[in-house]
Formats: sequence, C-alpha cells, structure tokens
Amino acid sequence: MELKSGILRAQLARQTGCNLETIRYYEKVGLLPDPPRSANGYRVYPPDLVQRLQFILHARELGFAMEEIRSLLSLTDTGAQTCAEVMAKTQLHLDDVRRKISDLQRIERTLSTTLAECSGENVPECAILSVLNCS
Amino acid sequence: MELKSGILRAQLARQTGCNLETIRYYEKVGLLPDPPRSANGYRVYPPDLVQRLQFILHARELGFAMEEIRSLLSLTDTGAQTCAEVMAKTQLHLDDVRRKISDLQRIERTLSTTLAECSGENVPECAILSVLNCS
DNA sequence: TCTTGAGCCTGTAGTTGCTACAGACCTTAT
DNA sequence: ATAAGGTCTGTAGCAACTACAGGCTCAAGA
Repeated sequence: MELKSGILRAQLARQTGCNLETIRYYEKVGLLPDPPRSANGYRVYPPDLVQRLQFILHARELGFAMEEIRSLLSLTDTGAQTCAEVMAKTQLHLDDVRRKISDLQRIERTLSTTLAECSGENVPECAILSVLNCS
Repeated sequence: MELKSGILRAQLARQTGCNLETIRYYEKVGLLPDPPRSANGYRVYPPDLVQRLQFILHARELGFAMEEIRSLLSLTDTGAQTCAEVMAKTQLHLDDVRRKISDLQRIERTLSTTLAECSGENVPECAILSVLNCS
C-alpha cells in the first residue's frame, strides 16, 4: 500500500500510546480532524497529527476535560493564541482540581478518623456503620 | 388514598433530600427493595426505608461506589455483620481515595509550577503549551 | 492460485451514577 | 367538568472512552 508521507491509525496509536478506538472517538467529537482516506477507505494521517494527538493526551493526563481541551486547541489552531488566554483557562482548571482535592481530603479525614474508632473485632457494633446510619 | 403506615416516593425523596428519580434508579439496581404498591400502583414505602436510603446517601457522600455500598448493605442485611468486615471494605475504599488524592496532587503540582513559569502576557509563547506539546 | 491471518472499516453497546424527559394514568380541588 | 398536580413506565442523555460484531481489503506463505 502506497502512503505518501502518511501513517495509518494503528501507527498513530503506537506512536502516541493512544488506544486505537480512542482515536476514532476523538475524530467523532471533533478533537481530531477527519483525515484523508486512501483508495480503500483507510485513514491516512499526516505526520503532524502525532503532535496534535499528543497534545490532547497530555492535556488529558493533566485532567483537562474534553471541552477544555477543545477550547485550548481552538486557541492554538488560530495560531494567534496568547499566554494570557491559556493561563486563564488553565487557572480555571487548576481551581477545579484543587476543589476536587479538598473534597477528597474531607472524605479521607472522615474515613480515617472513623476507622480509628473501630474496634476491628468480630462484633456487630461499628463506628463506620454508625456514621452511615446517622440521621 | 389510604396508606397504612407507608409513604410515597415524593415523601421519601423529601425526607432524605434524595432526587425523586434516583430512588427509582436505586430500586432498579437493587440497592432499595421493590416496595409494595397501593391499589393504583403507587410505591408505598415502609418508614424504615428512610433509614436505608440515608445509609446509601451517606455512603455516596463518602465516595463509596455503588458496588461497595451494595456489599456493605448485604453485610448489614444479614444482621450478622462484624466491625472487622466493615473495616476491611472501608480500608480498601480509603486506599482508593488516597490514590485519587495523590493523582490529583501530582496534577496540581504540575499545573501550578507551570503556571508560575508563564508570563501571562499577550504573547504566543507559553509554558503550558510547551508542556502540552512536549514529546 | 488459494488461503490464512492481520489490519482496517462501520455501527453499536457497555461502563458509572445518575437525571430528565414523554406520554399515560390517577387523584383532588374548584 | 376540568384543571392542576402527583404517579407510573420506558427511554435517552451526560463524560470519556472501550470493546465488540460483522464485513472488507491486503500481504505473505504453501
């Protein structure tokens, strides 16, 4: 099969560590463009898509939601993005991450202090059950 | 409508703060039992279901997954639960919570240190974009 | 040449934990 | 008589994927 300077989906997946099906999903939701097709209908990606997909995957690792990633990409797609804009979006995401951390920390404190009150023995009375049953 | 010592779904929702539809959902997935019905087909809950639903809601607030709640309930439903069993399940959940916290903290550190490197000005160069674009 | 196996295509279903309808019934009050 | 509100059922939608099933196509080996 002749591929003038393009790669197939599995190669894109391998080069980025992305799941094969996820690539198709990102295409469906518009994070990746509809790629050109070869004569037999196979997707043929230009090599710079490796970079774009890696951008998406890195953003995902940092917990950005799809909608946030979409909006970051729409900035860079114009080529006229500014650090100020990117910072603003990132700051909002960071606020969200911090909220999640403190929610989880509150849960962590409740669980660990309650666990510390448990006898851990083969008895029906249990501090955790008391907390869950409290009205 | 005659309800011998039972309450309707909306009342159960009001008394627990639970969403109306969520009650039906918990019934469908087996956390709440199929309640008896009045002549017209309305659900009529015995009053102790308030307690059970509150147990579920408290567990959800503490981040327990449905499957974990199901397993806690199946312990208490026998009436022969032990503190040791409940502790073991709770400890597993706590481990999970702590994993999530440290994942989020890693993200938080990356985001905040990268943000600190940003100029925040109206220029295209941006530390965040560099991180997202790195290969 | 035939066949086998791998790779690609599409569409769709499943995941978790809900939430929100649509359309039909029933009850209560005016 | 009718209007407003409650209840019922089933189903669709959310995020963010992941994993099939069923059908082509392609390259390599016997």
